[in-house]
Amino acid sequence: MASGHRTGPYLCGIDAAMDVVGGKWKALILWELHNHGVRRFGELRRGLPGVSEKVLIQQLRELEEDDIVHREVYREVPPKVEYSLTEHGTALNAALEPLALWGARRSERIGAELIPH
Amino acid sequence: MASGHRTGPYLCGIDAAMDVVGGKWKALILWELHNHGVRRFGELRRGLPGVSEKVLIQQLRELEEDDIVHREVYREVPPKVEYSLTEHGTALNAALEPLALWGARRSERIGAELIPH
DNA sequence: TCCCTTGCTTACCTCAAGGTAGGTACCTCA
DNA sequence: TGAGGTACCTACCTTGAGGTAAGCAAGGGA
Repeated sequence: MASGHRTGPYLCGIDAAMDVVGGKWKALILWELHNHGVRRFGELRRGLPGVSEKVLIQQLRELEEDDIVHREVYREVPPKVEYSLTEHGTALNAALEPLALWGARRSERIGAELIPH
Repeated sequence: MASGHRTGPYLCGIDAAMDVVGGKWKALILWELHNHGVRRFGELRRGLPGVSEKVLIQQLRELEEDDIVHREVYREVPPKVEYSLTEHGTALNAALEPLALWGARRSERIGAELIPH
């Protein structure tokens, strides 16, 4: 338990997908890893303005549990940890791309600010 | 204000899309409307086991504000209100389909229960 | 000797999304 | 007369996701 997941059956595929990618920063983490391939913890933190360390770690752990991201620890001092997408993570990201496109077009349509990456 | 939206710029397209479809039941509402074309309020309620009337109305209003669903009121007694997808709602739903597929495959992979529709 | 670095952990707190429970108007049917 | 159905509204409360701030290990550099 305490794995941050819903209880009970899913109502449909979107329901199940949202259970994985629904955290406030998770989709952005995927995006960041997709764009850079491999990222250290601190790099991710700096790449996601506004996220706190606690929450970032929390969501990374949950994504790791769900086999979406891979965590590679280098036993050095100071410590070095690298995060990357797994096979499933890559597939998830691909599945998110049409949604990202729709979102980008929408923010353009309504004139919302959209920070370029 | 009080329109249930984030403040500040979006970090990317997914961020913007999640702001629209991120409510607990919103994606399921879209799914339901996509599958049935047009649904009355009570039909939606019965189709989304567990949702409360208050929250369902809330999310429908927000989706209406965002031009995702259309609300048609028939001035009869007893009242009759029909909800359907707008053009943008249809596009959003199409953008969600790869994600739905991924979610369905994932719940199959991990052996999660998935209620058939 | 002290501070700096990185990648965490822990305790505590806030706030808003969501849930619960009641009420409303209006008409129909029994 | 009154129960039932529809599509809401309103006040209140709970819960948990997320935010804040502090501490820690272990070595390197000044």
